[in-house]
Amino acid sequence: MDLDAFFASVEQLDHPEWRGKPVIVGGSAERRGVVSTASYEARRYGVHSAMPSFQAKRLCPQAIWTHGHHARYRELSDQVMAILGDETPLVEQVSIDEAFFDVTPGRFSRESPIDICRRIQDRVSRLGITCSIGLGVNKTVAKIASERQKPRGLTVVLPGTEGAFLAPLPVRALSGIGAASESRLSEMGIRTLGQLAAQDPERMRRAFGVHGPRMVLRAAGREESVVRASDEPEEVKSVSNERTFAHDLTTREELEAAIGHVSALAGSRLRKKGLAGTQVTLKLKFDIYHTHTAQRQLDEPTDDEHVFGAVARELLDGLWVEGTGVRLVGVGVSGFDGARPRQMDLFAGDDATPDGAGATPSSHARDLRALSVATDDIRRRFGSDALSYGRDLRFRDDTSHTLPMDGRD
DNA sequence: TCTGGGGTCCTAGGACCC
DNA sequence: TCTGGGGTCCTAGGACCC
Repeated sequence: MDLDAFFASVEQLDHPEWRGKPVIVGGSAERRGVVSTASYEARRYGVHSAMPSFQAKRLCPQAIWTHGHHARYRELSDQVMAILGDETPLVEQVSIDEAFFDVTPGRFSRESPIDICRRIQDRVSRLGITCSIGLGVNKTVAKIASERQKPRGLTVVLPGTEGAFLAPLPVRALSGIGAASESRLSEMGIRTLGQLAAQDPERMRRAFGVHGPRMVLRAAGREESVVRASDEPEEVKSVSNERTFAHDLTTREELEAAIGHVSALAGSRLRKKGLAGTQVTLKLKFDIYHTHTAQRQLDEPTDDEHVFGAVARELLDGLWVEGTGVRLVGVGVSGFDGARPRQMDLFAGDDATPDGAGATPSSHARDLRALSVATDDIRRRFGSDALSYGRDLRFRDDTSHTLPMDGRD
């Protein structure tokens, strides 16, 4: 099941005056943004997801533009997932607007899968949004089927007809095949899933690694997939924040401020999730095609931006030469395995170990940790942009964007 | 005026260990 | 006499997804 133009549909649900009009959810053209979702009315002008906003604006200047309301999307998504869970016990949510569910005849119910899907669509429609559903013997077939007829489509691929259904479709229809694989396959003369299905798996393994043989099997509709119940959320492997600036940053001062800013966002999220990691990554994007990263391993896990932000600043020297323009700055923390968030020992003496490498944090480090926790609370109550370090305001970007929106902002 | 942000997974080379 | 093989960890980059 896939929700149709989800973010844009929610905006039209919440703003009746926007219904029937082109609506675009995404970043603004002036701030180097891209389209997140376009309503069907906007798609008629050629606007689609991931399109640069300046281009979308050119194609459809009259579109209504919004940055979106993620909490509201989450709320509706939860209601949709609750409907699925009510209809069948085995539901695997894969994103905010997509889920697999198992309605194998006779497994959980004697009812026809088609009837169950029709009822799901009715119930979702009553929330004020619509969904499309694909029915098939495995996830690959079902997902591709769900995209064939939109909006509010129900596409059924009967067992035994998978090969014929998939064969004429472009290889790009298979999730996992993106622009790069598509062009490499094209060089090999492979353009359709039918052609891909006919390949020698070993040849494909040499060309595409472990994905190769799997691709052939999936293209033939013969993959065996399992719908995994998503009761316990997948274990998080990394937490990062990044920001693209309306104008490139060029000075060390600006870059260090930007690192401080994204580090604080990441630190806040780490503490909220109860995670502390041992690996710090700094990411710089110089232009659309050139991104570089540098990582460093820490001696002990941290969730404090004062610790990993300082490391990120040190990593700057390996990536950046004075004067080069930087369009994006990102900081991430990973390496959570086995690492519990370090409990601060509030009673340890300051002189137990020298500052820096020791197991006992210095009083300064503890003060900074306390500061982080206090700012978390303020951001939680007043929003993530409510508070910043003066030091971090030095980049020329205007961080306090004005959203042309309603009360929820 | 000229392509986001949050992730996951895979590959590959080098250091290092036994 | 003159340099193996298997494994792990670290680092960097890239493809891909929504």
